[in-house]
Amino acid sequence: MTASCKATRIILHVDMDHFFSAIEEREHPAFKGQPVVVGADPKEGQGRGVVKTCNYEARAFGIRSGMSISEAWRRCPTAIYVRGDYRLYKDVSATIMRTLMTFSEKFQPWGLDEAFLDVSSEVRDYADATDLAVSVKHDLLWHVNLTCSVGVGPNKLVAKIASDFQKPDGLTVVTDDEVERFLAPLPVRRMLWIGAKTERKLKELGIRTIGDLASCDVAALVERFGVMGRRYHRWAHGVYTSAVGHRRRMRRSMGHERTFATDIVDRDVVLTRLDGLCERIHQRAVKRRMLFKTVTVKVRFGNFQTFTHGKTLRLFTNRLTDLQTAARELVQRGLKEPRRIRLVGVRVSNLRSDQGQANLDP
DNA sequence: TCTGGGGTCCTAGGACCC
DNA sequence: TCTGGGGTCCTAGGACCC
Repeated sequence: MTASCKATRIILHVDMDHFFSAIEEREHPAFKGQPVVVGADPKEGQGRGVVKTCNYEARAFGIRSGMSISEAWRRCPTAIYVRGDYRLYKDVSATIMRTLMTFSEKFQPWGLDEAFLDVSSEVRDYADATDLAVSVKHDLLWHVNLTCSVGVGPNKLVAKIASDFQKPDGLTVVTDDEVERFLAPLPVRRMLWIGAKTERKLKELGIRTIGDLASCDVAALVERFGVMGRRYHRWAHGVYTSAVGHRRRMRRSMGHERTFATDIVDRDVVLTRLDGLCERIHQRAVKRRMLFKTVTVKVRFGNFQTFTHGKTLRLFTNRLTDLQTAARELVQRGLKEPRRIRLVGVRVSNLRSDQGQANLDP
């Protein structure tokens, strides 16, 4: 037991297994063993939405989350398709988070079904941390009757990648000494913040694995990716300093968007939908006692071309008419000539708590 | 086979002020 | 009258997360 040993952190990342479909299986025992897909209505292969989650039986048919629901239907028309009960999912999530909080004060939710725990103060070493991870899995099974996969590592990045390493119902521990060896063979896509686009750009540079990224010249990465290049390089070596924190950061924006069941040409239909989206945002703003100053609309055309237009108002406001007037004005810019419209959305940002001083700010 | 909806952060150019 | 540079805000778009 040395001083340097005490200085290192030990982080857990907990990731519920195929969360939505697992809850559906739990609620409907008859679903067990059958492919279950949570997402949009497949409409016999004509549906427009996507798969949100599916269980492992559905994955055996090649179905993945994010896939279009009609593609999923084509791969497995006999699967059980459900729209999902998000109120229930949120309730289950709350129970999960309450359970996890009992293991450490340093706790950070990451979406509905994932969380980080900094257990450095709760355990002496990785062996202890492994025992604790087993207790976490046990407690979650007891409280919500669902399985999860846990990653244990010296920081959030490594813990997150580790939790993804063995699924479902997995437990992967990566100690400080093992970090670089663990990361090196993994494809860059496994890295947090490296998505499909960045993966493609890295491939053009001959970089496929995290090990390739780690051994790459930093200057070359900076030239290609700017400040992010330096970060990618550090992360590839397993260096990630972001702390586990549940600092309740002020919300930055609030919005709604809707894809039409079929593409729309009639602008009145679009404007009516826009008004409805504004009403929902307005209700949320009033309920949360928030004022906003910037309004942004989004329009996606039938060919998926998308534009956004925004404007910052003169005053902070939470009045519905201000929102609807601004949104209508902004959206008209994109509707000069008739085109097929797939989606319309509104978002407010530049938020401030109202604290009894509405419409005062210059 | 087309591609949801809720968000956050970053970049880059232009306007404007000192 | 011309010129530079730093800082901040606004806008549009892109990439990423679950």
